[in-house]
Amino acid sequence: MEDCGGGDRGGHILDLTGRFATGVDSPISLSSPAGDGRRMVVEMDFLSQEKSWARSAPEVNVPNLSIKEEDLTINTGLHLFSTTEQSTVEDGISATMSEQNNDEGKSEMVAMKARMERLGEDNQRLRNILIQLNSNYNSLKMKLLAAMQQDNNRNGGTTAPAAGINEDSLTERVSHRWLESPASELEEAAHHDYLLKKKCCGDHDGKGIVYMDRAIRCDGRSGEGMFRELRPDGGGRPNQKAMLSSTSKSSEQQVGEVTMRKARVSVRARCEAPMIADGCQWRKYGQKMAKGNPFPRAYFRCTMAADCTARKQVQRCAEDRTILINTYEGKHHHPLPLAAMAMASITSSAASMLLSGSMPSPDAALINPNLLDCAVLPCSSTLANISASTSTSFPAVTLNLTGSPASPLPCHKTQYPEFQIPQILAQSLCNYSRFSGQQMPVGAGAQKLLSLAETVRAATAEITADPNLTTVLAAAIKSIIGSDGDEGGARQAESPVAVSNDTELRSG
DNA sequence: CGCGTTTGACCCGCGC
DNA sequence: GCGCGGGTCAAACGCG
Repeated sequence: MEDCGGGDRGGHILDLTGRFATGVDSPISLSSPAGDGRRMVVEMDFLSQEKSWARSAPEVNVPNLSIKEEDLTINTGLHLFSTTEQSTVEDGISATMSEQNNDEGKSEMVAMKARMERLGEDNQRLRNILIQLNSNYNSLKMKLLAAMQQDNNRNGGTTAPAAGINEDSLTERVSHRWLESPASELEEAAHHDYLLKKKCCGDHDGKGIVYMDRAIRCDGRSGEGMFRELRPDGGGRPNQKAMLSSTSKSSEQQVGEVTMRKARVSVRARCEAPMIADGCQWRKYGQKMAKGNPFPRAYFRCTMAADCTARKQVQRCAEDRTILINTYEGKHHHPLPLAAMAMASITSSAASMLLSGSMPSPDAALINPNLLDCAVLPCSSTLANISASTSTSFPAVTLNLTGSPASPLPCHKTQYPEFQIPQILAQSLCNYSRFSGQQMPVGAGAQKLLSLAETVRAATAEITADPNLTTVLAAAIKSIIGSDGDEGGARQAESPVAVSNDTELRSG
């Protein structure tokens, strides 16, 4: 680890070397090698394959991606005051005050001036560091994007229109591409989204978002009996009922699935296309004309896992053909791609809330309209509203994404194109995750990186406008480390960096 | 040829 | 018991 001169003066070093110092389950760690708290090292590890947070993601295959150590290494060389040093300074001032009354003002002025100069230097270093950090962040992001495009070109992949690419989506995609394997769920989700877009709107061979060209594995009809035997309405054929006893699932699981299948969550969205790309892989198994609706109702089941009980019905609204009603039922028994996680989480939470009598559980809170306003759906109540219904034979809840608060009709155009819905939800889920600190069941490493990247970016932006650099940096580091709940966070919270310099800068 | 979709038939629950 | 509507199956079909 490079030491750029801060250590000799007992200062704290912010060192982003890309290695772990301790075994904490985080890409960031704190250490104090000297054991006296005078030197503090913060390390971020984005690339280590050995740590548990990254171990869940298989090896990343990003060709021609040369990440230099400098990209990940920032040595601040800060001379931030430790408790010891601060007390020394204060003691010195105190001593000066007591023994030289005549020169009191002069000495104090000299000492203060020296401190101010040192703090000014530190401020300048911090500015440079943050500029460098931001630059490295952007550089790495672009390198990854370039590598992804090369990889995609080599695999004969296709690209989507540039219109859909933006800072957030790029960050999200790059981060996940980084942490997940080539066979990652994200790629499959992206591919699935692409296939759906292709199917719904024709081929988009323009330039922009990279879609991985990978065949989707489908499990066909395996596990069909499971669906049938678990039907809550008692439906199913006799020969399939016989399979009920042979299932290896516990009775508790079966009861849970039955209740989950009972609850239905409808999502109304304005979509001209035949289907909304919600990130999951669905296979159509039937279509019927429903009474009172000139449009057929299509039945889909999830094919991402053999034993997945998730199903959905897709039907156009009779009164407004531009509104697509997706009714979700059942529960996914497999890891979900990010694009599907938001929708699945919302529908699952809605079902849970419905079945539990809308008790305020953490899950149920996910679809609380107030929460939707502030976190889940960034565009707030103008985009989504929720209503529950017991008028049908199944308990049902409707999530209205059509932009019309008073469902159902007439509806005006929402500001979001139909295909952005999963992306909006996915991003929103990230926002929600950040707000609540809730850990996602899959892709936790990606979530951490996303959170970290966002925190760094936010801190950089904030610092640019805020002269109180140390305070903001300390807060940012504290929030990053504290989010993992390890002892490093507690140590950082009590760190002299956060205490002494904060005080000093305010007084200065 | 494999895979996904289509579509007629079948099963079941419910209301009359 | 009968008819209706919802949900599902599975053979047939189409596509790459």
